[in-house]
Amino acid sequence: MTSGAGTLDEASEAYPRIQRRTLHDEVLERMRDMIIEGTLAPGQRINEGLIGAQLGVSRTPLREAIKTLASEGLVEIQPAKGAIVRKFSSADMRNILEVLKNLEQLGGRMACEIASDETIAAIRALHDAMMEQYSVRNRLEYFKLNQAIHSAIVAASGNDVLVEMHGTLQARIKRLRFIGNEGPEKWAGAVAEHETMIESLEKRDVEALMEVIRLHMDSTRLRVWDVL
Amino acid sequence: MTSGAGTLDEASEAYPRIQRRTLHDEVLERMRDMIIEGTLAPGQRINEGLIGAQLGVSRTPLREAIKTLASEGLVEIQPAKGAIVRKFSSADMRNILEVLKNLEQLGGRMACEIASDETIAAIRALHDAMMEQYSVRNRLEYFKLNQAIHSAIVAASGNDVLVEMHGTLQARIKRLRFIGNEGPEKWAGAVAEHETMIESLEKRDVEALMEVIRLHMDSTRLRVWDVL
DNA sequence: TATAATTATGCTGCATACAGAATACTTGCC
DNA sequence: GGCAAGTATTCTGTATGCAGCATAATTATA
Repeated sequence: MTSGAGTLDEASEAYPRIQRRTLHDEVLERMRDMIIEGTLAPGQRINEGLIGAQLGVSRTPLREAIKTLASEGLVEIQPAKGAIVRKFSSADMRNILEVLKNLEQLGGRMACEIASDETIAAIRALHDAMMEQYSVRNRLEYFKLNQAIHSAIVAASGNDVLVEMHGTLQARIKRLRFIGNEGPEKWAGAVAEHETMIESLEKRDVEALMEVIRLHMDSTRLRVWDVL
Repeated sequence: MTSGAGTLDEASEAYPRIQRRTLHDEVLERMRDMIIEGTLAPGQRINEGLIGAQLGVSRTPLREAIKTLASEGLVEIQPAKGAIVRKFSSADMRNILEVLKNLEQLGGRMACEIASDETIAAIRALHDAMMEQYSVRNRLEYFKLNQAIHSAIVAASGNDVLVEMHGTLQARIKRLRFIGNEGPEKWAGAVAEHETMIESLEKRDVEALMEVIRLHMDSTRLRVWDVL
């Protein structure tokens, strides 16, 4: 190692390398959004030529993105027929939520142990912002913050792999969750659970946190039930 | 639904639709194996032209497979530079095993509750076969059965999503685990833990099973430690 | 001889071309 | 009019071509 290396490391910390974005990445992100927003509805076939033209991209990077989406479980590929946006059965939903519950519990447990006060305060800030959006009934922003909180708790575990797995599963049910929270009474219930979650985390009360995560996930299943 | 539908369903159950295998699938499988076997070593750059020629395939399906591998976390893509086989740090290892432990515990817990006696007997059979390979020191076959047992326990939970997540993570550390079990004393330790696992499952003793899975995963970390 | 600048090569990212399968359409027949 | 067979069209799967970036090789310079 020469003396130059140190300087380079310092620089790379201050100015993180900007990573080139390929069309693959761009398309991938766009299509994820389209699925979550419902522009691409569950069960719908994905016409490569059409979507490609729509996004102004050739079929090559688009197909690569589709393969990634398939790996993430958001679309299903039927050879020689094409890809369709994946439809989740109630059994799928139950399975996803069961695993998600466990992952969040693991994340929560670790967060209680190792998260700094600042980290927890940041999560509280997200929660407050969410409540703000709730009070003005801005459902979209509320929803985004809601998701962000769940992610933040898991992230506070410091376990990247956990974050990744959680993110994958969360993406699968994102849309259903969004539709599911439609009724006001359902919405209120979710808000109350969230309040308890934050409090437990602040107190670093693992038992209480485990319980409320369990409750939150189980009631999510009920909230989403009639959507599928 | 017409009367014909019933016949079709029956037929499709008896003779499951053969699914066309695309080059993408084929290449994907091959490359996974190559990574696990070490033909593609961690950190090694993947030359598309080279591998393509080697497999007798054009770059298109190969690139698609690489994108999938990246999504599975087995390779890393650096835009305009290419893909490299992912290198796992000891922190990565710890994170993966932590999540894997939790997933297997969840699977084990559910298996104790809902698995049929036949299912458990089948797992016992796998275990016996594994012990057979152990006694003749056939490390490769032993290893495959070992992995199969872990997968089977998780599969006995009946939760597809859990199986999928478990499989993804298991794939990431497959190679390290294989190398890690090299010393005879390490090997023996793992075998003993497995024996306890099966017994706990047969007794449907959840607590004992949770404990041995915890032990098994933690000691796996130690066994693998010096490999990286 | 070591280093910097410059050229040359190789490889990736993307677009396009083509073959074959799947689907939609049309025509003929009952 | 409804169904079957045959034809046409669309779309996927794969290969290939080309531009641009990254790296290796080469030359120039101190």
